[in-house]
Amino acid sequence: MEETVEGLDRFPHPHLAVDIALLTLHAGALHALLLRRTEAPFAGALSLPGSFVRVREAVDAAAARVLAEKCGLRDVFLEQLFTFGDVKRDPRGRVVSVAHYALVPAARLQAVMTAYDLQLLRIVVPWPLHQGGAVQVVGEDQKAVRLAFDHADILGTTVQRLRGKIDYAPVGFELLPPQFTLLDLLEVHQAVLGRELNKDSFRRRLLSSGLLSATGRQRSGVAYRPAALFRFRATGRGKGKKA
Amino acid sequence: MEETVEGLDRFPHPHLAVDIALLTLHAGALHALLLRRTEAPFAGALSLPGSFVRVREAVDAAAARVLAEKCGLRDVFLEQLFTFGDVKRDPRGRVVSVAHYALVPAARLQAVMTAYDLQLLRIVVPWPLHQGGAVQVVGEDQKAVRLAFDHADILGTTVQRLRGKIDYAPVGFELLPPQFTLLDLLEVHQAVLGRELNKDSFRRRLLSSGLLSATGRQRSGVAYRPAALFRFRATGRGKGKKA
DNA sequence: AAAATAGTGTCTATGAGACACTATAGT
DNA sequence: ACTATAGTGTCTCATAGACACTATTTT
Repeated sequence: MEETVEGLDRFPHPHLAVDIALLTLHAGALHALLLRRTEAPFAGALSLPGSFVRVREAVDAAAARVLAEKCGLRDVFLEQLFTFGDVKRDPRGRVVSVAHYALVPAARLQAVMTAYDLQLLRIVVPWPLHQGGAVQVVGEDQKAVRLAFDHADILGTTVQRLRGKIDYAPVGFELLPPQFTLLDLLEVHQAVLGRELNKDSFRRRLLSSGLLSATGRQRSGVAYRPAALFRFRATGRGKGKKA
Repeated sequence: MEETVEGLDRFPHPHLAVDIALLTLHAGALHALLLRRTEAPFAGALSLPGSFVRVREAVDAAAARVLAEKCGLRDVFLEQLFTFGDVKRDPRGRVVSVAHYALVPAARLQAVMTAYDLQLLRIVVPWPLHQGGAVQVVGEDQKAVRLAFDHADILGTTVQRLRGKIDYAPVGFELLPPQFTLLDLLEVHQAVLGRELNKDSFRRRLLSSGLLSATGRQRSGVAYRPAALFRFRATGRGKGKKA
């Protein structure tokens, strides 16, 4: 880095953006939050919410700003994912994107979906457990929808990251409301991992993990024995910062 | 991303750099490859090799170029680590850095150390197993050395990533010569994890992992029973690409 | 009482740690 | 023969899967 920034400012350098892969759990399946593009390129296609990074703005602050401005969401789980830096990923020119991923319980999205003109589409993961690659995104008619830019890759990397992380980091809770049953949490893990899990050992593992605290309350309104409601036990760590 | 890149080019936007945290194993301990800075800021301090990303150059290509140009190293394990995007991380102005990490066996460095004026300093990890944070870098006198920019954080994130990855991904081999004994590999794992490992279960785990292939040869010149030499079994995956 | 899921107790298989014991090079 | 490490066999302990059995709510 011999060059001074001052000297470089007059020469072209890559643009820097953030894109947000926001996932939620809906009807037992992972869904992604998408926006309909109105301008070229990819006009009319669906894309992840994103923005350029401002000169006096930290990269993670830019990611939080996108969620607030374009989706009306604050204080959600948000973490850096991967930086996508291919030369031709944006047909407009050289744009490097620092992708982030966010996790939100579906209930929190209800309020902002129409106000911010957001779309929620189901994710189909066409590769085995820890492999990686692009995902498919399907509409209500179950037909695959094409996303703008490399956003299907970004969503794929998000799922891959989640799959690698959910077994040892408390991220499953971010997709659930504050109180949930063990079966709710099991279904989150199954949706993320894309496979069935053993109920018994899941119960034992979570109960002995120290991550749950019993609320003493029960799920009501079910026509069978109600399950106990748990809460995620705050461990005093910050939120949305580096793992 | 309503704005067009063409329209934005006339306005200031962040600069984009890559920095490389290259680790190796020397005398049973992790060491980092560092350069002595000759210009402000941090003139005289040690820093990671880095460079700005060119407009027609992919980010991972920039990282490979830095290793080739500044260290004379090609075809080494190189992976994206994390993007450091704080506003004030570079006193010259706004520079976001896509940090990468590289792993190289110490033998490969011998040839380039003096030709490229490189320094190899030992890393001290002051935090427990999976926590994270900055590391210390100590010189021959065992005194801590101050690094330029946020490079101590980048090295810390590298160790954290390695610790999280070495148990399930074949990265330990990247720090060893092509042929090695099980004890060599054990020492790599111990240096990365910063704790002693059980020899017996390590042996069983690695032998049954399918990652090793026996060479039939033995380590020679030792005053006791010689250990069998193994080779890393290529699994057909690419190298240095995304996990 | 019937239905359906919640939750408990126990058996088994697997893998890690511990440790005793045998093997093999150099001196 | 002695020494130091390589490598094997076996016992124990912790954890996941499997499954039988009991508990609790609504209809």
